[in-house]
Amino acid sequence: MNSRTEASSDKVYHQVIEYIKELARDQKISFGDKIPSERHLMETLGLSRNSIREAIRTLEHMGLIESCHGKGNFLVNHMGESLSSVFSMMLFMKGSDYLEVNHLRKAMEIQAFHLALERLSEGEREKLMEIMQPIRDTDDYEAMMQMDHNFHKMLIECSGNHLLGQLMEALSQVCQEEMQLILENATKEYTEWWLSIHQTIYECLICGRREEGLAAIEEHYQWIEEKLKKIMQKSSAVKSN
Amino acid sequence: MNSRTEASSDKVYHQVIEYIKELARDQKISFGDKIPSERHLMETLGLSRNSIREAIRTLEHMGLIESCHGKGNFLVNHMGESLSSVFSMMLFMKGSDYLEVNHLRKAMEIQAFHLALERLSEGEREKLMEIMQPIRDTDDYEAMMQMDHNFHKMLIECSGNHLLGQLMEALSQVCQEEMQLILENATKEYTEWWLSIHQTIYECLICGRREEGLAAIEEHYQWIEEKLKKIMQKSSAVKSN
DNA sequence: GAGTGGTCTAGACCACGGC
DNA sequence: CCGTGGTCTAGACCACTCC
Repeated sequence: MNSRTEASSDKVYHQVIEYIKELARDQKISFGDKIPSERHLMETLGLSRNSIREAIRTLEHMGLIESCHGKGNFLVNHMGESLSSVFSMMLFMKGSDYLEVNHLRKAMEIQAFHLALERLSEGEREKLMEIMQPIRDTDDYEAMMQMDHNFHKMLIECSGNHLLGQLMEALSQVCQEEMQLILENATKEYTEWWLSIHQTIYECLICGRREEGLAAIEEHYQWIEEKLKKIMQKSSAVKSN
Repeated sequence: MNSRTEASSDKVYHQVIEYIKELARDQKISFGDKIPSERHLMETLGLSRNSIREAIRTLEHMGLIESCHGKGNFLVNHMGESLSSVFSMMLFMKGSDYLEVNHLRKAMEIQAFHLALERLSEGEREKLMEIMQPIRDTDDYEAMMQMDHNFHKMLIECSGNHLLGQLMEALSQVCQEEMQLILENATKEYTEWWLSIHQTIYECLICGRREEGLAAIEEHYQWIEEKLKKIMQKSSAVKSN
């Protein structure tokens, strides 16, 4: 009854993880489905509820499971959110900063632009156009942030690379507050410039003007970098007071 | 005694997480230090050992804590490994593939190259040189992989961007097996070409030849991409048999 | 041997969701 | 009302580390 004696590899809850992964691999359950209840897994695997729950906590943080109180545990695909929790922890522990995030985002967006140029479909063209329309009529910063987010997300989607998509989504979440700081203090002048940059990127993508598009992306992130530096100066000045 | 009544935000183990983060933020403990034992945390926070352990499991998978049997739980900085577990899960669940990983790695390495060009220090120059020396005398693929890994890691380090470093490390771990498949089947001819590419990247970095270096990186990843495609064809052929 | 993590026991009560 | 997750109780034994 006690499976400690036949422990496969260190911690017992790995058994649970393997079991769930097995179920998933063999298509016995797929995304959105409920996995067996905790009390059920106890019996099936001959483990205590504690161990089951520790395993589920682990899987939850890998983005594979979502616990719903009163309903059950469900197989999901939230790995993006899982990434963002790690990133925000890195930032919290000063293992990185927003400038570094910005560099990474630029790198990914450039790559996405290259990929998108090579495989942009008609449907994506139209979707991009839809997204660009409201951008032009935007003036309050909240709407601006939303539009900006949609635009960049769509650009990444056009690359067809899901990994880039998930990563970028995670990074966006992590630096949402910083972006807000930047945009809410932007003057009207900046706002217009900001919009025009997006317009340029959009047109270049549609028309296949590679170099010009890359330059616009570069300029976009360069601008953010400068703003970030100002914010960081301010906050360090506050600290030293 | 029972703190369920004053639950701050959903799950109780968030209290533990906040508590540990607080300790870390206030410099009461720093990386490498032992955190209070589980039985101790029980009393301090008025929670059961189950909840404490679930919290620790979560923090462990965020890369902030490492559990050592018989010694204690320690504050560490393993967020890179935490990332890699999420990526490998993504690959396992077919949320991505090695081609996508390769694209991401290329994007990051290009960015790292740009950054490195602008801030390469004398110490880093020397370290790069040290790494390059054994590369030239390498012929068995295991050593080759090791050298390759060191070289790319060093390149990223030269960018000064820790985020890139951690991410790249995580991705390297994830696709180690694939790289092995690629390299162990490489012919002598390829091996020499492979080495020369690294040599080129190295020289361009040292001498500030930006365009040429980027082209070499591009070629490097292009080569990997082709090899990956071949491998994927093979494995899908095996499946259909 | 003392301290600590890993795991189990055999229950219990609460809160939530669905029928 | 029942099933389920969230949490607690009040212990227990094992394996490991360090002294």
